[in-house]
Amino acid sequence: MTESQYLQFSSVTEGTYHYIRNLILTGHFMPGQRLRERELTEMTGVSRTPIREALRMLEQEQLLILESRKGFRIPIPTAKEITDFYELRAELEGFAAAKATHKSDAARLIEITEALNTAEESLNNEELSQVISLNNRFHDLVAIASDNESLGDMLSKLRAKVNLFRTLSWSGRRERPIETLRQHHLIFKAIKTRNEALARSRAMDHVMDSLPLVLEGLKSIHPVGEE
Amino acid sequence: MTESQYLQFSSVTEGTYHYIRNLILTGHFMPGQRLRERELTEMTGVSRTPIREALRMLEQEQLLILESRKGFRIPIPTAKEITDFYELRAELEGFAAAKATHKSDAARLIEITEALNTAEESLNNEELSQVISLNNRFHDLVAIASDNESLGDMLSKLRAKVNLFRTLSWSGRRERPIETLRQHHLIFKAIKTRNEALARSRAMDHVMDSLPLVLEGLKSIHPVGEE
DNA sequence: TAGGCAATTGCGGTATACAATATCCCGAAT
DNA sequence: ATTCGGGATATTGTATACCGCAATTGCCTA
Repeated sequence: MTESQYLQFSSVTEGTYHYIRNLILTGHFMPGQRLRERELTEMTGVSRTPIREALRMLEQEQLLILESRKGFRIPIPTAKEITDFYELRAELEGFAAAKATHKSDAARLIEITEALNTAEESLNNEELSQVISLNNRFHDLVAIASDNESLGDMLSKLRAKVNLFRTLSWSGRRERPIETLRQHHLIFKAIKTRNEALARSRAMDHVMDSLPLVLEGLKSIHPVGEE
Repeated sequence: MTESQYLQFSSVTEGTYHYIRNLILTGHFMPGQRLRERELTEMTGVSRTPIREALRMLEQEQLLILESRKGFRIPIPTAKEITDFYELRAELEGFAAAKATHKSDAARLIEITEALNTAEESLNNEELSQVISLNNRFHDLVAIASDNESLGDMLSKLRAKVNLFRTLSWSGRRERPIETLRQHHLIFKAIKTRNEALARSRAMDHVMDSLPLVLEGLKSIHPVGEE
């Protein structure tokens, strides 16, 4: 990582936090793997102080766990944890969709429409990474449309962890973008027609739909030992 | 704070985190107030490094905000933020009650019954602080009964922030413990009779009930300047 | 040869020293 | 008298050095 990539952040700690966080979320580390402070200082070129502050932040976010006198490591999720997590996220995504049903104005609806249309185009052009990022953007926009910032923050963190599970278990495997996009359209239609109950249940089902695949992928995980 | 109080934690950083967190949650600091690292080192007797790590953790928990090169301070909540917060918490407490309807076994139900009975006794003996702590325990037990650890964690953090708002706005003012306890009984009855919809709606209403009082109290806040 | 004990080494935990930036106060000029 | 500017000071941000626990390895003994 070059110096220039840090400049967008107001401090070395912030930059280090995002740098390590990104490594975790992209599956660069394996479940159970230790993150040695020494290695991180060598990778980043910064001293241990900002590294440790960043690690503490990530621990609070539950993207890392700290075992006393043993340091930080990537958590190893169990099937139950993942299931609970998805149920929780489903509830909150459902809540966001329900609130968006009442709170979203015309401008916001247009914005979501455009995101969906662009995703459709990208799908036709087979630009898969584009599609995936626009699919994430759909959820973001719904959360924003729900007009509850705490909810938005919470969902973005939950999605980050969910993404971690996916990355860990699927490795390089792709989402089923066509089906996902179709479901997004259905959720949006319910929001647009101000059908709260339908928006909520479709959003919830949408989340729970991907759970079986993730649980299936979980079996293929081989946690690194490093006890 | 004496040395002995740190011993229950595995590191100075952990102890400092809980110490400062407790000060925040008990309303020891005013909204907008700066937490100078120097003062904290003098209060705790520990060096700046664990102080800063603890502050970073609290920032991640949104119990503090960090302005670049200006340090940490207690956030000043707006009425909208508080409202959004309560709505979010209501949704999650409702979810927890709904899940507890299915997941709670006999032992757990007995535990909750005992907590409610003890609270009742304390109320008759006019031990108010006891009642309040047992009221909090009720919510904890329901969250545990919901059998979703992520949900429990999230709710305990939300309740902490809500408590902060209450402390900030009411100062010393007491909860209406009688009415609270009555509502707890009603929620529990719905859980015990496995009436999911009723448990959910009663839990949600219970949370939203206290919002007007908090918003009223918010007007009396005088944020400290310290710009 | 196997098991246990001790010494060494590596790592995390803490404190301190140094650098950079913001804030505050006082004086001067308009 | 008020405002603007510059310097002093306080505070945050970062790096480094030190301390202590714990795990591992090797040696000694049974």
